[in-house]
Amino acid sequence: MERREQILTVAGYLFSQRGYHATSMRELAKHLNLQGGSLYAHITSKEELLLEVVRQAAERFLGVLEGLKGDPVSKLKSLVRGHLEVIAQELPRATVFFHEWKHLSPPLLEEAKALRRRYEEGVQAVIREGMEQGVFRVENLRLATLFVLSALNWTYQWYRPEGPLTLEELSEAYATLILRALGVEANKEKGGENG
Amino acid sequence: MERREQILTVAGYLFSQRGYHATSMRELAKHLNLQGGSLYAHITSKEELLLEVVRQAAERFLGVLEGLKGDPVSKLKSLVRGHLEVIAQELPRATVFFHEWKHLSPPLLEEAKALRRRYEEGVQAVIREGMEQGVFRVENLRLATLFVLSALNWTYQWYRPEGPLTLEELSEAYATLILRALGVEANKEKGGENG
DNA sequence: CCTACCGATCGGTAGG
DNA sequence: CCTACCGATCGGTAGG
Repeated sequence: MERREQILTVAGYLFSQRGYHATSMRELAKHLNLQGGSLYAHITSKEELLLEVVRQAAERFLGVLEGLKGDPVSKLKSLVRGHLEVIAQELPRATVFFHEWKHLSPPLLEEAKALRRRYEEGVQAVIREGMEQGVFRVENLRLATLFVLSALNWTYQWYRPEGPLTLEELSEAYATLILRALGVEANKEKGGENG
Repeated sequence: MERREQILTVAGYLFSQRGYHATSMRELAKHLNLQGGSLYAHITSKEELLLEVVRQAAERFLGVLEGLKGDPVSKLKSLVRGHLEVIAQELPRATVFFHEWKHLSPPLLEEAKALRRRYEEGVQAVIREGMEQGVFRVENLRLATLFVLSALNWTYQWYRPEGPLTLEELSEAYATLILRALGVEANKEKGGENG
């Protein structure tokens, strides 16, 4: 069981780096000091590995949704922070979650899609609540959601926790940008001087 | 020369749909009613095909930067519109430009990276100009640029020109959201009633 | 542009 | 977890 976890971690890493199809099972085995065929004592197929990595990432992202509390502004701030935290802590899995899931074939593909949809709906629920309470000033809920998801989802492409930007700085700045886009003035909360 | 163009179009389509490594040359050939080996009368390698598709997409995106005129707000609106227009008109190539370029190996990879960097710098230049003129109220130029690029770059994942949203509607709404994020009030220009 | 082929590598299995 | 192997398929080439 522990060995399987190792395999999943390395698989997530390789899939995120080279892509699912460009990663061979022998390559994966080599990273684990195994022979190619030996992997199949622990797993049943390459595709199962991919789905499992997607599941692990989804669990983290969906966990973010569960931790949201308070008013819509607080929820959105926590959402931004949580999303970026998952990316910082689980970059390979997050990358697979956003990119490589497409290479699953129909039966498994549906599960991956459903997991992604659940996350997107969670984000949409936060924005809807803000709209209904008149806190967010947006005309089109679906479009606003896609905008926020776009801003968040692309971050795994460029954010590196070891880079110049700390997680705190990035979360703060990103939340401000997103809240402004949603029509919330920055200094309604704790203040902040800009302009 | 015309045949080569056909090959590039179909290759872009297949690479965007299944991914570079999951697309075989025989599959590509079949879509063109050719035998696998016959492709090599027109091209030299699979990787060259990928780079060429990336180049074609880059040409379109860089073309958007050249058409920008007027004040920073106008430039940003044109940029958003242009970016989304390329996606609407060239979805397969745009997808390859954003996704599949990573599978190029070092010598060609550098060219792809340079093309992407040029586009990102063009976007950054617009935001810098707006900052310097005091039109955009943002604290961190690089971060604001990454935010805008994130919002734009992810759109190819979900926007479909045949969907419920016209290009005009999407461009308008997206420009408003982005400008607000950058601290520009929506009704400084032609007006617009929300809230 | 086709036929026929190359060596290499693929995911996965049998049997231990 | 290893050795040895399976059939299938890969990108690419020779020769016409």
